Amino acid sequence: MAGMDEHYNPRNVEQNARSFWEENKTFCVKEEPGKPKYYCLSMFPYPSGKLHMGHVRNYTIGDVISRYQRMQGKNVMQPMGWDAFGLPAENAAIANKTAPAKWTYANIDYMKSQLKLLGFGYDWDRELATCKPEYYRWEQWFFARLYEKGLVYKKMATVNWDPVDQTVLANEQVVDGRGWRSGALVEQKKIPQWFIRITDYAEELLNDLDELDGWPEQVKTMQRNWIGKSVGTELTFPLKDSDDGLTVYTTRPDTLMGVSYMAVAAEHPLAKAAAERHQDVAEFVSECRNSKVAEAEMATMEKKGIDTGFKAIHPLTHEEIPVWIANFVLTDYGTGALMAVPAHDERDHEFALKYRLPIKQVITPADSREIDVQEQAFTEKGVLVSSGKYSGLTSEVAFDAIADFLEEQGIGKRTVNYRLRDWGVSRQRYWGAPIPMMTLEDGTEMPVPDDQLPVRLPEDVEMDGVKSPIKADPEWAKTTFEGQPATLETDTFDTFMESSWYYARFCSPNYDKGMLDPSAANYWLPVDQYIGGIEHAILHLLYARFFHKLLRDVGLVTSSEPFKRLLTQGMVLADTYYREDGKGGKIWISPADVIVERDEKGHPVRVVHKDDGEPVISGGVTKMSKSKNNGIDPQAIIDQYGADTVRLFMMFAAPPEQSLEWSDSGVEGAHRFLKRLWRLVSEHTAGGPAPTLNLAELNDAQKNLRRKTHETIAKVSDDISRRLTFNTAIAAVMELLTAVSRLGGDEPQSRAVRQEALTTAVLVLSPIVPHICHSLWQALGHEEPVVDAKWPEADPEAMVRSKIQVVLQVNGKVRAKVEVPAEISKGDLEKLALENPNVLRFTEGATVRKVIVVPGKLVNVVAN
RNA sequence: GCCCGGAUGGUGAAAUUGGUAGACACAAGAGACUUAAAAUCUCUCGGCCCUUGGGCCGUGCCGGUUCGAUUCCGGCUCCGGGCACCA
Repeated sequence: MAGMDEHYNPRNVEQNARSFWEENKTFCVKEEPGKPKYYCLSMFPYPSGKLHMGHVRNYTIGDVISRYQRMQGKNVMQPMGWDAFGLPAENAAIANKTAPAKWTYANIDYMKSQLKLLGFGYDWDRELATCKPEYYRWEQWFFARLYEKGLVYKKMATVNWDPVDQTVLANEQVVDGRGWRSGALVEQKKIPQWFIRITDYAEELLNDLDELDGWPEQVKTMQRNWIGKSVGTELTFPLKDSDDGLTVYTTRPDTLMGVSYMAVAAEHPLAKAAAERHQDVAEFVSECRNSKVAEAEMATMEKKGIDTGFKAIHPLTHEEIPVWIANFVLTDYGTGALMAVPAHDERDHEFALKYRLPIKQVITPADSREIDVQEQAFTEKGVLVSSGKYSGLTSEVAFDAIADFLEEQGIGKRTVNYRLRDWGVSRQRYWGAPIPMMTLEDGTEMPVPDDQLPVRLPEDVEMDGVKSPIKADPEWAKTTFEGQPATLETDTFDTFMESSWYYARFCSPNYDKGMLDPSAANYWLPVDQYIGGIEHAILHLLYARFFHKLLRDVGLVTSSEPFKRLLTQGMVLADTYYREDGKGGKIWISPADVIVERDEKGHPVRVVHKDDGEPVISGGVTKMSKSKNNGIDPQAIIDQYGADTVRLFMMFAAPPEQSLEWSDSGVEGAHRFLKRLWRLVSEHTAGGPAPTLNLAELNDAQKNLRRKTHETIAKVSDDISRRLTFNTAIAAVMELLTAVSRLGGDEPQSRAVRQEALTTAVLVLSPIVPHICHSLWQALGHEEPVVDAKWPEADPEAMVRSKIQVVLQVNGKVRAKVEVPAEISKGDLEKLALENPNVLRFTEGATVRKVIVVPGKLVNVVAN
């Protein structure tokens, strides 16, 4: 190369690398049977306007993994697209007097340019946006298949209703119980909506978690809890003076003898029957209906109830048991009714105390603890008492004995319940994929036939913020079926629908003969590494797992799980600063606008505003957000330091799963490191091509650098591939560079080992800071681009040490450190330790009881 | 309330299988270069005590196991996240 610039100029360097990748279509891939594939996917962004630091972190992690795998010789696919439907576009459209589509496409253009500036190795030929009909038409097609399979149904479900605007509100449009535009008190209203039977897959979704070894335990636990499987018994209590019975679900049939009342939900048929008979019951029932507001309120709500007057008959004792209506009983869990055992359930206990219902102990602790169930419910399992022939059995044994008895009597059966609800996919919004259903004149509902898909969403619309344009325009819904008029559904899909299968569409993004090209899908899937925020641990990841199983059952894919390995990256945090506005409020000040003053020990003493020098208050470190005004715009940092500096800082400041604190001086530190790397290579290459390495000629200092080089390869390889701790990988390269600058001299072999060290540093850093490495690699005399270079392998020979350091301890405390030959025997090592003067100092006058020798590490002399 | 994480110097962190606590960086201090500044380079940097060298203490708190514990076990405190009347 014809001499490199003396100074690191990120702007030129990055422009140069970007053009090279673009011109050579470096990251465009196709299926290559026989070559190992690697599908690396980062969660695609919502095109909100511009990238934030969370995106930058997410995509840098993905890019580092992708580029590393590419250097391992894999056929790496790393796609990118846009989760383009959603409410913010509607809000922005109203605010800016534009159309959601126009706003969305403009954002996509800008954010795409930002992603390109950051140098991510995406196959842009695979780019997709979920708001395009070429995408959502297949979602509509798929919905029709699910409908045919009986996995789709319609039922009444509650929505937030703004009585002034006469519109449905999304949860985020409800502010303090009022509509965001009208300010009217929001009502709950029931309207018909479409559901997908995810509960049919609850068991498989739960069981398959066990096979996801590459997923964080935390995420799997969250999904298990969300699915919420419980095993119990459904049993029917006969009702006095009636042929009907009251069916309840319990997970504790062992407490059957402790039942002292029954409780039903306000919407239970029995509650309705009682309401017809008694005025006060009717009032209570309607009160319950109205009080069903915000969920947060539900949690703290006082337990209330009323006696229906009905009596149930206990199946074992035949005693009469009162039936109550209680506001804590959920209509749609179990049977909407429960048997209350106040001695052994906390809610039942609280309710029993309030209404003076009997509390009857039937379980006693297996150990000798003293308990008083009148004071507090005992909810653990134990041994049965006061339970007739079941007394003395453990809860576990009694569970089966009682369940068997109920089954024999024909009044009960073992039942599994899930907390998971079916997935309501209807949204009464405009900016989403139209639900492909239609109603014929005779009232028949059916999916829109495949040859009439896609059901297109008009893009050129005006938003008034009240009514969805496709609901406002009576013409839009008009269609025909076999010559007859028909009406289209005007609700749109939940946007989780689009994000549930985009990973699969990336395998054949432009395929127009089907939802997926099976050969491409089955080549690339499952995704080898998925990277995204923990906030998607439950919904998105559960829906995507569900969709993958649906895709499998429709015959489009052969695997059962979409994501082999999952990495959930931590949040990006920053300092917050504020001033009080004198009215009890806070004015948040951007961290970019303050100066931190420190004392001579480096402790921060005072923070002042850049403009007026007056003090501001430190508000702690929190997630970057608009409300705290502590967001740092990635663009500003890229402009100032270049993309490589941002990428390096992001990867160095913390391991990926941990939260990362933004630090301006940390960014400068990262930039300094790159400048140092540039200078070292520049100084080295100024001396012309390096001579060939001749191992036989190396002196100790040269051998040491060479050892450091190979130790670094081993460490970095393990850190990037197995541990995903990029911070320690970078630290190891920093050490290597320090070693390079310590080895002075222009002797041929010094230059040769330095060449090897710098070559290694550039190679292993190239996934993290690809632009600068692209230039440095050429400067070091290589023809092929570093992006296509092979990942280096550590030479075990180079790592052999002739001398090692061993720690000498007395009673576990370090007393000396000695250099010994690497091949020293255990016996010699022990002898050496016992003769060491400082060891002798501490063993003098004591008897040596034991000597523990850990070869290559330490000797511990136990003496007293 | 339940479930899951976490707590290590002034700061971000490291210590991978129970074996040298604090790698690497940031901040700070001292020095070199410079007319000066910036940049760069070198050194110091957990606390305390005697000062060639070494000693004592130290990984949120209390206890345990072990020759040896940041790491394992029991109990507690605080912080973060998730779920929340699920029978």
